[in-house]
Amino acid sequence: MSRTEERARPPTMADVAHLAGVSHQTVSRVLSAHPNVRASTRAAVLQAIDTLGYRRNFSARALVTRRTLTLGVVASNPTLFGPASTLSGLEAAAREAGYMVSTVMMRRYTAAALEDAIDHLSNGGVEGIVVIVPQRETVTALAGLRLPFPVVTVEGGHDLPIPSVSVDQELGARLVTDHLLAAGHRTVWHVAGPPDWLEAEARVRGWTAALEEAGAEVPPPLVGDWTPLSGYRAGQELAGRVASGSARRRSGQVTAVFVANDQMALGVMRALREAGLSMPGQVAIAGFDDIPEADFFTPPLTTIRQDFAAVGQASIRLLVSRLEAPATVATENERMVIEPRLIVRGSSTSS
Amino acid sequence: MSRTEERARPPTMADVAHLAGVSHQTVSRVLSAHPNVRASTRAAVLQAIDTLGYRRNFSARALVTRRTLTLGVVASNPTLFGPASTLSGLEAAAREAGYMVSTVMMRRYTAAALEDAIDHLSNGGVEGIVVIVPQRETVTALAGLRLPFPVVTVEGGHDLPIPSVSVDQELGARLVTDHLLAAGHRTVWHVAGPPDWLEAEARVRGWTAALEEAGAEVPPPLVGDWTPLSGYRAGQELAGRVASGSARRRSGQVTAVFVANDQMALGVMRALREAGLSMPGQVAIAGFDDIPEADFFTPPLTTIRQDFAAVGQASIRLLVSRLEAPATVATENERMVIEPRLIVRGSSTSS
DNA sequence: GGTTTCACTGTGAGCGCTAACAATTAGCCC
DNA sequence: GGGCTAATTGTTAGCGCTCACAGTGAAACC
Repeated sequence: MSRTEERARPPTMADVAHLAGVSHQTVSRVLSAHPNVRASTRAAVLQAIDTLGYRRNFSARALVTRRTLTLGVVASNPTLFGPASTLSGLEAAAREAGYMVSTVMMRRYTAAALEDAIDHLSNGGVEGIVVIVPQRETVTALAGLRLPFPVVTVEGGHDLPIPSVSVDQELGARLVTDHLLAAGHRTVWHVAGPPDWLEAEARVRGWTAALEEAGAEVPPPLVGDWTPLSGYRAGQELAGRVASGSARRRSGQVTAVFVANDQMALGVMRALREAGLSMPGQVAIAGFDDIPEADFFTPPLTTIRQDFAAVGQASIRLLVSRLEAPATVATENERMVIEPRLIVRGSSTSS
Repeated sequence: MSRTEERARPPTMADVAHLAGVSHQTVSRVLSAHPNVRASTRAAVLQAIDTLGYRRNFSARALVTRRTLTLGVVASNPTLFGPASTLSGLEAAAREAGYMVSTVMMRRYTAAALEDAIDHLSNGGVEGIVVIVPQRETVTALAGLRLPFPVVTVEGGHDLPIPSVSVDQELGARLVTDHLLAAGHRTVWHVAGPPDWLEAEARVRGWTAALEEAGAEVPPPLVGDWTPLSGYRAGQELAGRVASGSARRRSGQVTAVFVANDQMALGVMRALREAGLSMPGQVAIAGFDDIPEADFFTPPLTTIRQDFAAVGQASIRLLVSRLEAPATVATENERMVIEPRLIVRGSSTSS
């Protein structure tokens, strides 16, 4: 390490070969675990690798093999429980399959931002991407792009000619709604997520369908933006519609609320409590997501649990199968649907 | 796209050059925004690029420039608010600086797992890494590694000869503790995070110091693992030590609790409520992190807010400065400390 | 013993790009 | 119009690796 020389170049395969007294190709064979290398040769090479601290050059390898073994992920706000969990599941599955994961987080959900994100990943040499941007605008923008690598969407709906993985949001909403109806409520109110989110929309659909099938009235849904604050505001609104004094359950009155995510449910609960209402006595509540906190709300929140690890695994499987399939095999546009699960807690049942 | 041919190879710079009637070098110049290219030539090249849908080959570029423009991040459980937010801040700052981010999430916090993670990133050609693994074991393991690229730690403490960024946890703990003491409490109890986490330890230190400086008794801290459940258990323990009946504040009795994170605080609050205790009337509570839910707990939680975006930015700045500094400039081991902020809410004040 | 067959190792080319330099053209001055 | 400079373009040589193929020697077979 002389003072004048540039940052020392890392050793190359040729350096290793020289030190071990073999050809660079033999070094390559050792590193690729090729069977036909004499044990003593292999040992010498490994020894040389060790003393030199040699590592294969990623770029050179990628150039000749045409594989970067890197997948891109376009994610959204990772402080929401769902996206964060999915991201984690994706990464685990990718690593398992031998791929790196490069992530881009979108802050605004516009078509332009999506293109920027994909462009950035594309410049980074990813072989394919998973897009978790479950807003209508970004999804349609994605459908309009012609990309030179495979794409898989998560929670992007199944209407697009793109392989997709999603949790059956509609089913989840039905499960909750049916659960509340079964508990004897005349109908179930709903605090929805932001209307441009497909998941929010699907939950509304499931809730509506469940009510209609049960012959229950469908009250107008309130709308939030996933945040506790928006839930709180919706809760104040709802509190005004709870039967006061007599427990007579008249039409138009709130006795049960399905909130589209747990964070908003927390806000709703707070507003109801401030209004002096008891839960589940006067109003039963249920959420969606099963965040770690949900079991410790007061009362513990009935909710829907989604298997995000499974979502991540499925997406990677879909993507990797496209990357590794021979070009001759036409891979159809698979759709994978993960079933959610109802978690019943004290917010919906008096027991 | 004939049926027999392999997956069509993407066009190369030579293809573009041929179509535009120039040399490949001119194409390169256009793409690198070199000034000395005639406008008409540039237009022709751009036209050819467009019709061919050409994109520069990442690997070939990286091979010759010796730059992958990719940073690695070793992160931990991203469903915790802090890590997720930091990751987000890192990614934003990296993109701003023109770098990709490859992420590896650790699931177990052992030295071996850390080495695996770093190895994986290293194989992916990262130019440097940010390690957010704030456990003692992983931090010491990291210190023992001799890596061929720059490393920056986040929340890894400042004892290591490694550039580091962290929030002043000790200060945060002092702020909370002082706040509670100022409210008239004789002393403040503590529910700590897992002992192998440096942050947990620093918060204990800050809490202890604040108490000692105020001449207050230092009660034995309870220990949790960041989860609401562990907080709940600690809360049950604490509930048994709250003065019952008379409000006399005797020594050894609990009137104020500083919980090392908001999730555990939620558990504590639930346990206290189940024990029929009022907050902040009988017991004042404060947390740490300021998760989005904290303002909607019952009562709203006094807590410490950390500027994770700033942490992310600082780490990237530190790392990138090392990558882009000429080798001759000796970059000292900088330490950056971000100051946290006390957020006072209803859980600690009766107003 | 000569041929055949392996197991093992080496040689050469080239992946697609950028950097350095060479070559050409155009612009400008007197 | 010659000669100079500056602008523009082309040529060549790798970056460090893997692939395809060509060797080499020793064991195996008749």
